[in-house]
Amino acid sequence: MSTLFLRTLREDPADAEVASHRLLVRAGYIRRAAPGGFTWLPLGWIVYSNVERIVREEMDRAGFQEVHFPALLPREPYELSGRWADYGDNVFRVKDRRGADFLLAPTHEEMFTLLVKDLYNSYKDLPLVIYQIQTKFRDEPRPRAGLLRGREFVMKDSYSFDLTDEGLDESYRRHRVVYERTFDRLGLPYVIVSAMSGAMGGSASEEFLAPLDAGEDTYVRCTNCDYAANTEAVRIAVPPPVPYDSAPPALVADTPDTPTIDTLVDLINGRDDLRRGDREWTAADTLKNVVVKLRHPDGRIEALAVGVPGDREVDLKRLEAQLGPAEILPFTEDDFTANKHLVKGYIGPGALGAGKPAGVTYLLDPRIVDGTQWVTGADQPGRHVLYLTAGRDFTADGTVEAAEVSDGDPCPVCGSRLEIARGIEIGHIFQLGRKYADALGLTVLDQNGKQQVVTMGSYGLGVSRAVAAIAELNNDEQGLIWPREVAPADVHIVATGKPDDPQLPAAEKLAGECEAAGMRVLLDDRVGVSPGIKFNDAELIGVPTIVVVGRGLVQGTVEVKDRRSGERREVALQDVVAELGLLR
RNA sequence: CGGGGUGUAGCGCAGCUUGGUUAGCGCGCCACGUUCGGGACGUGGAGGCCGGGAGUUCAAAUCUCCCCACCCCGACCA
Repeated sequence: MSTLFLRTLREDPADAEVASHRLLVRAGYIRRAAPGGFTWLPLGWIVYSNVERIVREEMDRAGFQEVHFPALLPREPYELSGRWADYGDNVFRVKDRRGADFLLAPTHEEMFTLLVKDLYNSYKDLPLVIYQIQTKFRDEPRPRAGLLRGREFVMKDSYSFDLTDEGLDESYRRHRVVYERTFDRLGLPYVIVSAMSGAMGGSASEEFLAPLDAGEDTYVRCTNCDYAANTEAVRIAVPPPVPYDSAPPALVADTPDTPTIDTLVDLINGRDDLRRGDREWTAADTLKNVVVKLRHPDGRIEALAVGVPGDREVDLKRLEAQLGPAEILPFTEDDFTANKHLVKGYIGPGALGAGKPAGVTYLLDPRIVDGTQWVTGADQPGRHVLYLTAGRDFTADGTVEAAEVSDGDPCPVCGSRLEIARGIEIGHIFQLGRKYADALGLTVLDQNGKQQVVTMGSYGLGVSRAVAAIAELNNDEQGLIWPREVAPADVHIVATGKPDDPQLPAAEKLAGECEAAGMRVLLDDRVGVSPGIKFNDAELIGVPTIVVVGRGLVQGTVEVKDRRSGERREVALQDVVAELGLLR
């Protein structure tokens, strides 16, 4: 360490909020170099390289083949796939000296597709998986949290090419297994969440999330079974239909001055003629109908009403995730004027169910099963209707899972409580299907000599982000605590004592022996630095095992400290190398 | 993109309200001496376009405007 390019900081950097950012800067692993861009210092680069190596080893072990593309790419392929426009401001665009358009690749689907098209044209060549580990560029509106969300980051992206849907399933499944193994080796806990609802009927997509509060993704997980899903993709537990033979008839009532659900509930509970016998009305008994506009990719615009229980908001992200690729636009005052049958604030199924005017689609939350009774708008200002019964008094065009998910909702698999948690996406596996192959004309000849469009999968793993996630999940008050496989060294040897004391030469000798035994050693051989500084730096840097060659040396012992548990033992000098070897 | 906050030495900060000698403190850094198991001490030093630009003024770190960057909340987005 006397010659290592390193400066640790005594205090936290002021601009770092999350633990990984704070500690990686403080311990001398990274330095900010640009908005959303970081320089790796020697210790950081070793850790990064370890993570990259593990990712590469696991990919290679699965038989996937590594290639490497430029990051600076021409416009044309992205024009063909439609993403030159789709990516919008999120992509860095540059021009060459002749004014030709280039981009700094945010991801490489197009290039991989074209590469395979360039070289392969027979079904015999498939299946194929190729990957690269490459710097990606995304012009994030707000880079934050250090390495967790940068504008320049390293991603391992692989792509599978198969002739059949079954082949794609297999390639997808293999990636899933490889990712599990990779994250296990990295010492990175993860949950696998489904990233898209089945409602689109389309491809499988799952995210690997590292569960950390600093993360930006919200997901739900079951407190009992292993169900987990992105909030956009949560399927809710659907209650069984309720018989309604003896249900009270629908009752229309004047409900003045009830601008909110709460005021409505208070009013009907306070009126003898409206109060319910068995229990009070609650917000969950009301049916809220929210109207939006849908813009389809072909430009067609459609009005859509969504009915959800009144104790929940409509989650527009969830709605959009299920109706994609259609886009959701707000329903404006002008739209209400144009649709007189929709009375703002009092929209009820009467205006939306059977016999409604054409042009408005009505979708219900799946909780609204036949036989359930609701308080909802009567399609007239100042009036609501009670006991309106699903299946008897109104129907809809279908169901949609658009209601916000709440902590404590029942699990769709086992019925236990769901809890909402935060995480950061460290991997994403995705069955692309034939979108890119179609757009870019990637076909092969099948057994019958017919052209077949290839089906693809894409699989991303954030390498630089994984470093941050590992740091985020492995630290304490003192500093970082690296999992052994990614640590910058196996053992951190600290020499204490005065410059002429025997500790330093003994520590150097021990370091040499450890290296000879195949260990990676970080030796603190700085002279004139007080022991306290060395101990604190060792804990900050976070090598899993710390060996102090100090005052015990006269008795022939050194102190071996486990960074994670804090446990320390005196070990005879001649036994140290063997003991350390066992730890690895 | 909206709201709030912050930019002064490598790091952490004071000074700005009320403009006025040479811009300060702690840590870190350099030299010498002492010290040496939990962030030691003394003496002497080096290090600043006070985020950038434009303006107001006899005079700007300080006042005004514009821009840039960073942090937080929201919106947006893999």
